[in-house]
Amino acid sequence: MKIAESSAGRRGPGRPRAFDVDAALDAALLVFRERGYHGASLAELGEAMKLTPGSIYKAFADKRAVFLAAFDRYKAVRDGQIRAAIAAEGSGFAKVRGLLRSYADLSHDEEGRRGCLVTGSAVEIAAFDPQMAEKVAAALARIETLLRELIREGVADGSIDPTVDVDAAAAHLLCVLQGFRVVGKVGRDRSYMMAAADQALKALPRP
Amino acid sequence: MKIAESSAGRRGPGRPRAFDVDAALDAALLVFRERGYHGASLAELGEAMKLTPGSIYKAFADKRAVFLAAFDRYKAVRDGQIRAAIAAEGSGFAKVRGLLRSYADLSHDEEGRRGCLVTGSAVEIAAFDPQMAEKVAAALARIETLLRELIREGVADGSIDPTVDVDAAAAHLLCVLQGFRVVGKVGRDRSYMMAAADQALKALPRP
DNA sequence: TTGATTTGGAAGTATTCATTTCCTAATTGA
DNA sequence: TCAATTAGGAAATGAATACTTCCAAATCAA
Repeated sequence: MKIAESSAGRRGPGRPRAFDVDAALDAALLVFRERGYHGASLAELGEAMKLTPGSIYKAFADKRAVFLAAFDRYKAVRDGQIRAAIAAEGSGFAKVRGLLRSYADLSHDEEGRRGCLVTGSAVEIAAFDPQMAEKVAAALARIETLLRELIREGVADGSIDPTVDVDAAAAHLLCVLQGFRVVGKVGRDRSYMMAAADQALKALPRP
Repeated sequence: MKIAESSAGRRGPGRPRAFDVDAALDAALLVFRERGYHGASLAELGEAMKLTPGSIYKAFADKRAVFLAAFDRYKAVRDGQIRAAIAAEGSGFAKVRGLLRSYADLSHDEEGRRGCLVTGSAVEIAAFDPQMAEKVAAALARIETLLRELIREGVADGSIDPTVDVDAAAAHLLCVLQGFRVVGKVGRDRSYMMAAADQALKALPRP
């Protein structure tokens, strides 16, 4: 029924919530990322969130609502990380490179094994939950749009050759990013992922 | 306990098995690919395999054993498909291209939405099932090794520039293939996947 | 035939899981 | 201070799930 607004203090009567919703969602996120939606039991979620099942159901309608909130939270956090990864870069090409390398850096060793909630959702639940499928599609489309923008920026600033097929290049790089998350789940080290990232960049024509 | 040898007629007393194990595994495969390991219930599996739970447990130790057998079957079938995809091609480069395009062709529309058992297993269960993790790692390593061989073949026959970093190129292309399977789960059409495949090939230096 | 063995499958079991109930505690508004 | 309201959490619940049992049917070896 209710959705637990993120961190905003709400007015009204009643005992105030004693836990931070975003912190709880961060804990739930780890469980969902590692075990998947079906693999994460409410008991495990409760243990990670330091909440009893009863309390979870006070804040969320059901397990699916916890997942959806965690998904939104994940997207918000990742958005900030992605922005930060490309903010310091100068040219369009450098921004694409920064984005690829930041994904590569997330996809190795321990953090890589934790996996990505977008990738996991695409594989595990998009097929039989239309609402989740739309959310996943939107998340992927967002990354792809960003890639297209950065490539166009590179064409404009002369760091990428104008003969580039922008749509095809963005599609390719989106697949590379998602592939990182899959391969990283099984265990690759940093140098492997970085080499793959730099190799992927070679598909972009330089002037 | 027992593992149900694939299709080979076994000797010995007792009522003979009335169903084809491989056909049953093919049916189970579809369920596992679409819904994942945890998302597939034994009831659904039984319905797809046209077997009662009791009969399934005569042939397989438990649900996990069904999954492992389905995984092996999937790998065997895919191996043949992959061989076929590159057999007709002449040069090393053409074989790499054929492999990429065959994956692209599996990853769009209806078949794309069915997903890949290797990709799904990597994301969903490799993290908490060491034996499955090893199987998935082996499956990925097999593809990566094939990619390396085809790239070296391309260098030898002059279809790929010898300056190529074979390991990095194989790593990149492995990520692209896995990315196809993720992106294809959410729904892409054939032309999208083919454009991404051809774009990925541009990372390989041509003489 | 007969006994041993195995399959097929209907019906059952034990367990796990998501979800609810119910009581206490903490807060707001009057 | 006192209703009204909401949160926290222990315990209960109902459903779903993986797995078993049991018996009839089919085969092999003698």
